[in-house]
Amino acid sequence: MNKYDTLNDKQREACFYTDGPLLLLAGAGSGKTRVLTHRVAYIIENGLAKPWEIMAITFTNKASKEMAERVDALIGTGSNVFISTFHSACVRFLRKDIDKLGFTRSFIIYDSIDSKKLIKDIVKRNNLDPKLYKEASILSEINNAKNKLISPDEYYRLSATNFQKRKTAELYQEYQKELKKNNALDFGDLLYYTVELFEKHPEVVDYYQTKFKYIMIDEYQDTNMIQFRIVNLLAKKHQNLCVVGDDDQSIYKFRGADIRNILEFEQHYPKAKVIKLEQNYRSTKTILEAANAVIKSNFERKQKRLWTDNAIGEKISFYNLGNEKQEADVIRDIIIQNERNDIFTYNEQSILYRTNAQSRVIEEKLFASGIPYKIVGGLNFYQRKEIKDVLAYLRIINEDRDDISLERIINYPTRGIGASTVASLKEYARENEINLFDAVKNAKNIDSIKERAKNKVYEFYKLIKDLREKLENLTSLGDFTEELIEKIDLYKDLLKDAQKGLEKRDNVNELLGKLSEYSSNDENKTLADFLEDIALISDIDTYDEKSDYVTLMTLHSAKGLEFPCVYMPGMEDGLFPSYMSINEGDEQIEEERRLCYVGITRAKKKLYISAVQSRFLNGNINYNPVSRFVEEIPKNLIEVKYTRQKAETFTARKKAVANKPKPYSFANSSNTNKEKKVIKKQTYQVGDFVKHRKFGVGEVLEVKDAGADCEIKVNFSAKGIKRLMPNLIGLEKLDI
DNA sequence: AGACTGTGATTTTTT
DNA sequence: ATCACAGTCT
Repeated sequence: MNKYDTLNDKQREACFYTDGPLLLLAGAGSGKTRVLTHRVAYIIENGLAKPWEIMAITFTNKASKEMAERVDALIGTGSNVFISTFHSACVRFLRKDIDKLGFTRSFIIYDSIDSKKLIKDIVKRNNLDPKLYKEASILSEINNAKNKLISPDEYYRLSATNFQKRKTAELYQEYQKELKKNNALDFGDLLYYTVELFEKHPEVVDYYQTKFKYIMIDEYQDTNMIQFRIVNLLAKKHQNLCVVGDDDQSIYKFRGADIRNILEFEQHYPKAKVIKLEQNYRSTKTILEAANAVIKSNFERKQKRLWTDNAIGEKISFYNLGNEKQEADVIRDIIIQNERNDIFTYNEQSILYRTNAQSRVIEEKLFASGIPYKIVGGLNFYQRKEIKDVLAYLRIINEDRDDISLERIINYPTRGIGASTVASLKEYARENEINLFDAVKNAKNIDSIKERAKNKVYEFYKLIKDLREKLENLTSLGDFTEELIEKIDLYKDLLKDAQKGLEKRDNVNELLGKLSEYSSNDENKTLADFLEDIALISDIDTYDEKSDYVTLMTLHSAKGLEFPCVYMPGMEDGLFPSYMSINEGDEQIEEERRLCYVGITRAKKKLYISAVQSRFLNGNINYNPVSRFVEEIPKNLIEVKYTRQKAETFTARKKAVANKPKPYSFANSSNTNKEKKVIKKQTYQVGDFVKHRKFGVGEVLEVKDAGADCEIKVNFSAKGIKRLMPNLIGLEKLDI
């Protein structure tokens, strides 16, 4: 028995087909990662290629890491297979040869926040109306252009007819010029310049074409045009290109993903072998059937039908509730029930929603009940202001051409370098075509800056210089940054914010921890390495399935993951599918439907879906019908657990909401209810002491009697003031 | 410089 | 509802 025997026939066929292009249509949960890793192992073991002659592209850094681990596990040692995301791969190509394009190999990477700042600056500088030229839309326009390999000059040529387009073209030109001056690349540039490098320098692309005998691309349905181009260039010589994907899971069109890449693969590679993996190993029959039923309504797709040998499993539970708070209550209660009754641990349960905004209410409820949870997404850790500020210092210390970072910190925390001084510095830099840091260095020569300010600028310059020297003598990045933070007295500034100050400080501390860990893991890693590593990190990369918490994330982030138990709240037309897509026609709706398909197929054993009658969103109340996607699931697969009173008229509904929908209650459902009742007898008074399993001991400050769910406010000595629902969390009352 | 206030924009998903 | 930003006041 060898490792390949554990694969099914189709999987094995894909694994052993190593001669020429291969399109692997792998449905959700069909074991595509298994196939990919085994295929790599097979190629190596049979001497078809050395590990470093194989390139595998995954969608996230996390997937890369996982794949590398699994390959290593299969063939023994550290295998040196080139596994990375598109963006990281491009960074590696460019670090080696970007000097051929006029950049320095130590280029830095701008994230979208940096990019937007730069664009905003350029718009302002050109006296354009910021309302007409919003940085976000300009950036997305530029990114779209880059994804289509349209250069600034070409964009300019194409823009002749339209004044605003022409201005945008000029902004694009200036933006690229500015990036170059900063020795910086944005996300789009990483791909764009890679193509440019490959096309202008045949010897470079030839090197990689020869080197990579086998290329595998995961999540191929979400590649865009420029990625397609890179893949083609790399695979040209050996043609051993294996792409894996599922057209039904293409959900990144808004980012330029082109579903035609997978639908038309056979046209691009006429000799391509096509293998379909249709056996699902992940979900119950019920869940899979529901997913199939939903996706069936899409027209533009490859014909296939997933099946499974797994058990029928439980029905999908559907809750139709009054409002989003009740929805969050229900989800919280089920999570607790599942955990207490040893059905699912916390980390086996995940809440997947359409929009990040939905996480808020649910988070509040989970928090109040002391359920451990983690939210993936929203804003990335490294994009938080306080983190970006510290990073800006590190970036300037690392590379002083980084104007955007310099502007971030030149007067933060405030040090008497006011707006007019900064303006003078910037103007001087522009006139002399130098970087802002050089202007800082030469501040004494700038007449428009007052003497007092000049001194301040000099002090700042010296601060950076001192820190840079210090860095050379210090081994640990963590220690260094700690000293940096002390020197600029950052915490003092953070703690000025009464509400979020502590949280911000904690975040900065977390960053310090990451830095220490980073340099202690590998002493040779430099600050530059760290900055590069974090530049391409996404939130999902830090998701850790080992710790025991409930995970909350968007459906997009959930791609590639699986959970025994999945909750999909907010199944309402207008939210999911979003009203944006409803108005924009079938193509958009089909994309939303695929997203729904992705969500359903994340679940292994149990799926809970819910919709609400009225949802408070973006400042007003929305009344939406139950999502069409729910209607597409055959009724026999769904168990309606709770439903509102029969359908009301619109005005009646409005009235009902005005009178506040009564809180939900499951009169006869669960055994937690019994438990609840027992606990409910416990009453609390101001001044009582209580013990919480996570927060420790605290004093009750306030008791709010909200009917069945009494809510108390507790001051925990260790964790500060929290609001809790004592009936749900098994709070222990202490006799003191 | 920093705190405070009002206004207007945002509101789908993100490597 | 929430946030960012500009303008105003101390």
